[in-house]
Amino acid sequence: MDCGMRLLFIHSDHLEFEAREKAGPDSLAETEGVPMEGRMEECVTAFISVESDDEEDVEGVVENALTELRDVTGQLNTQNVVLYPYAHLSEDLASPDAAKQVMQDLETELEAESYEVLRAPFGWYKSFEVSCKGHPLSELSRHVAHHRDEEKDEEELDREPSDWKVMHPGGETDDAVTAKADTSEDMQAFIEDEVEDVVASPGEEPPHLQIMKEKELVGYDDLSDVGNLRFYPRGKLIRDALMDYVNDLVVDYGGMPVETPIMYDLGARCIDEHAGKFGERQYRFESGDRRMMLRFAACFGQFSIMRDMHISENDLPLRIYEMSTYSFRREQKGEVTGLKRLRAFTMPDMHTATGDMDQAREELMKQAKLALQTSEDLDINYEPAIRMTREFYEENEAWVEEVVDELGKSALLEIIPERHHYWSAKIDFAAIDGLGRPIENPTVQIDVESAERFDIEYTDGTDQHHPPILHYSPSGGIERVMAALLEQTATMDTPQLPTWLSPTQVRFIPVRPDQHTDYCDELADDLEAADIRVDIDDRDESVGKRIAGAETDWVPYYIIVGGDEIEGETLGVNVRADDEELDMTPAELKETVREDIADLPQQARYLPRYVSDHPNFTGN
RNA sequence: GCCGGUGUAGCUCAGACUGGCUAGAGCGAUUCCUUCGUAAGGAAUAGGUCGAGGGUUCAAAUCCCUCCACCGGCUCCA
Repeated sequence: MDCGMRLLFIHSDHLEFEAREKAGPDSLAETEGVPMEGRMEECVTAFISVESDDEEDVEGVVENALTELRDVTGQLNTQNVVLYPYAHLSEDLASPDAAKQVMQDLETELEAESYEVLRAPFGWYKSFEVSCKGHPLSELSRHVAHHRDEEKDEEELDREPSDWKVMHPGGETDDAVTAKADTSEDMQAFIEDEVEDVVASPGEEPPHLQIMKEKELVGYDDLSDVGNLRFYPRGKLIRDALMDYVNDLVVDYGGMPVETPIMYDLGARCIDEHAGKFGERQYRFESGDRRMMLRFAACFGQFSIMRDMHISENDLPLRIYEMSTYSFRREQKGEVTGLKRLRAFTMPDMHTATGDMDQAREELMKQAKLALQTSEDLDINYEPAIRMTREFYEENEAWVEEVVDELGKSALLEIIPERHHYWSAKIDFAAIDGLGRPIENPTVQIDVESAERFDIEYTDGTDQHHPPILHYSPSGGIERVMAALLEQTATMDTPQLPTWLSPTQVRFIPVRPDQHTDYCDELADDLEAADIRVDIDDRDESVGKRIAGAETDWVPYYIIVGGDEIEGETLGVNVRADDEELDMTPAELKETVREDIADLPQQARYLPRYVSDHPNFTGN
């Protein structure tokens, strides 16, 4: 959000004002210590509004405003300043008392620095005349946040750097940079990015951006906000298949699906406090006279369910799950890219209430292993990072070793000197994109604060307890999974998606559409009965051109069908994955495709059976 | 959010520095011809508020200002 004191500077030949009548109750208007009229020559006039959030730190905002004033007067080479309260600059005014205080403090401070100051009274309708010099710097506006810069620096300095290690299965542990050479290529890239602050392939655009456009998967929409995407049928199919996959996985594990609201009332203390931890990265809006926010994950709704439940010890671990379409994070504009970083995205989100830290650790381990299962099913390599406070690490070192053993691969350890988030330990998994940069996907964390904040309790029959709660996303955001999948294709000799995610799984190309399409239809009917997505390229184009089309559409299996096939027993099946043509009977083809899909979810086709009926969504 | 780059036909791009004929090309689309056996057959036609708004000028896609979007870097990623 765009908050904080607003300043409009006018470099003036002169400024003159006169108070006319009080702009509110008597108590509001300033009458002492300020002139009711005044004039100053050759000055900088500062029109000022103090914003409501400045009240949190009046001294801070005064200090920062002074910095701006020194800067501006320095540039304009003048020591004459008019301080002019100007409420109309504001979006959300501070209380009059706070505003008056700020104005008075500014005057005092400036005078102490031997400025000539003229201050106009607060709380009056005033007539004024200003003569702007009109040179390029004569009109300047500034926003001032209430956090003091030094304070911010101090806070950051206070945060001692993390300690980075790599732990191998078996428990061997080294400093991360030292261990780098002995790790996989992806882990090396991960360490360089996380620990050494190296930007991989600087200046390059991640390959998935082009692919998502070229393949008519996903696009931008000018009519929405930045980072809110639209999905064309092919992209929508991939997205839906991934969501089904994750839903099945989590429900099978024991997550109980729910659906909760996407907006929450900031008037509720628990919401306001929790939301406050995310600073300005929220969509906020007013609905009637309530201040609302859009959720950034499913935490609020699920915590709210848990709060209202009567949870018995026997219900634990209690796992509540939701595919949060959508979650919203108002990321800074410059941070939003493609499918990797969005303002509206879909996150599978499960919260698990556990009985105690022992059970929390046990669950964390299981859920982390389940996340690695997605790595296998989706064919995306993930590198794990275990992040925890020093305290947690020292108390649980043996357990951390056990986790790394269970995961069966080396993990990056981040040891954080002090807890400054709601979690004390978390594991996340990063895919490495085509440029060598991490995409953080699955994550599971132990939350040690929220149960108390949201008043979540379970009973052991006699006593009430606050459960440690795990936050879990088994796959990470669906869009990020798509990003990782597409990035992966960019490194392949024959770029392709897994069969179960291919919008078209089998394509028939009739040599002469007018003569051979009927037979293709028969073949297609048969495959469709086995839930395979088939289409027929019946366009009146050369065979060569339609083959090219099947290749650029990344169709895993395509078959030219002419007289030979109609008369013969077998089909010449082009298998893109192996880059070869195999003779198969229709039954063998069906079996081969079904084997690829195995028990992964399968949607029906989203585009018409005949390629001649496929509309162009983006013009490619 | 800050700094830099980019924005021209549905898509990919030329033209911009140095203002000046009717803003071009390839792909795609439409129509016609071709009836084709493993990566793009031929021809014709249509298609443009040159990102939006303002300004300078006799004249602006081209120069200036503001805004928007995309890309990169910073920051950020609970």
